[in-house]
Amino acid sequence: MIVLADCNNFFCSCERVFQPQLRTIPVVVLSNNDGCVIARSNESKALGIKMGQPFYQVKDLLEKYRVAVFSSNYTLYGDMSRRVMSLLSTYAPKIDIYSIDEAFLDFAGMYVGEELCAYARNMVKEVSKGTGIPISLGIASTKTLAKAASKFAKKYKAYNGVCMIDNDEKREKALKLLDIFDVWGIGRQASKKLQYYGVRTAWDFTQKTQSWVRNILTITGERTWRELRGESCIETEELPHKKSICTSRSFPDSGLKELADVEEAVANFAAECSRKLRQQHTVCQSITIFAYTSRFRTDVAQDYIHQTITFPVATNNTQELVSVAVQTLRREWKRGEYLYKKAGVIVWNISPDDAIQGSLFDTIDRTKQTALSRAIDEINKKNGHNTIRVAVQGYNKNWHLKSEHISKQYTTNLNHIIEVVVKE
DNA sequence: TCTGGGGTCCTAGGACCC
DNA sequence: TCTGGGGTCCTAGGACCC
Repeated sequence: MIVLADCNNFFCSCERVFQPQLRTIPVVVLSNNDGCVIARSNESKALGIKMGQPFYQVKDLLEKYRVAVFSSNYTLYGDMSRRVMSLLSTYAPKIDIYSIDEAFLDFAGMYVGEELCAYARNMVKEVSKGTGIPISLGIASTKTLAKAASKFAKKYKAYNGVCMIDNDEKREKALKLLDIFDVWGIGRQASKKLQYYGVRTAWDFTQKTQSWVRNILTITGERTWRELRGESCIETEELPHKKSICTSRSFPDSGLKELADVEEAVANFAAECSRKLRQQHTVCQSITIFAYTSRFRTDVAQDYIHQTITFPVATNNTQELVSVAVQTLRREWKRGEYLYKKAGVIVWNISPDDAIQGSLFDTIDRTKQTALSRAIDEINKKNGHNTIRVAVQGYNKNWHLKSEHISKQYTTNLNHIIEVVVKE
């Protein structure tokens, strides 16, 4: 059996751990720049606040119902995620961390039936006790069914956080209650197509023939169809390393106009990408630099910069990546009055750093560079992010994010640790 | 005025080969 | 007038996920 462990309203729950008075109050967490709502507590969901809704559209509503609003605090969420995952991993021989708040656990050959359920309910209890984060568990023979089960575990209180689909009768019942749009792997486009053919629930979908599904939704849809019928065919084997790494941000307010500001941002994105490459012991062969204006603004001129550069020798060197990124941006920069709202850097064609294909015409001493990078990483690890940086990364930060409602770094910063005052 | 960030996988179509 | 058949590789863009 496969178990999907899913943290309930994860970002909101993280905030609540350190401010328990919020447990009875609706909470939302905003995206970077305080742009959109990206996490909602159950109370906030009940108020009709939608996932991804722009903050300014619901500001009045949030004030009216005294909703607690937070800017996203990824340092906190990342650390809380590590805690939950490390606890979960003690319960199963194999864990696949699927996202910041979800993991698949393989329970093959462990318990079955009621015994498995009891074991799972204990996990829910222990994770809550150990981290303060409420989780739900979906148990079934395939990942897609486990995802479905976890939805029910969350939806109905009586399950106590654990829902198991372990026979055909339960499967039929569950799938008949599951809207096709809520199936993992079926998005907006696919469900629109399926609805057109009268498929409303996951069960309807499973009653279609394999060739029909293949024809309408291609191989990915067919895989989902097989999974829903109980045939396991989605592997989320933990990848040895990422295939692409992207660092990008939206700029606050109406955006950036000056090359110097965008340049500083892009330099920082490139530096961050190179750091992530080194962290997973890889190098990249290609880098893409992009910058564009706001697609929502019909009143201003639009521009779209998008340029890819291929390196003769794969690299993860900060100086090299930053230099290429900045030069590319300068080359593509148009002397217009464009307001750039978002920019980013993507590195791809990634391979392990211990098997780099050299070049006859290489002019860089790679051994020296690697040693330098290692030294810089060590210093920055000890003294804080970007203590040593490439000059063009700058200090102006005109591109910096808006985060007016951010909470403290309770678990990762000594100055932010909660003080407990005991009163007589 | 204000609208997130970071990924993976698949497909169609072009370029190229013999 | 009439212009093959079979293959690989790469890339951009779309769909999907959280």
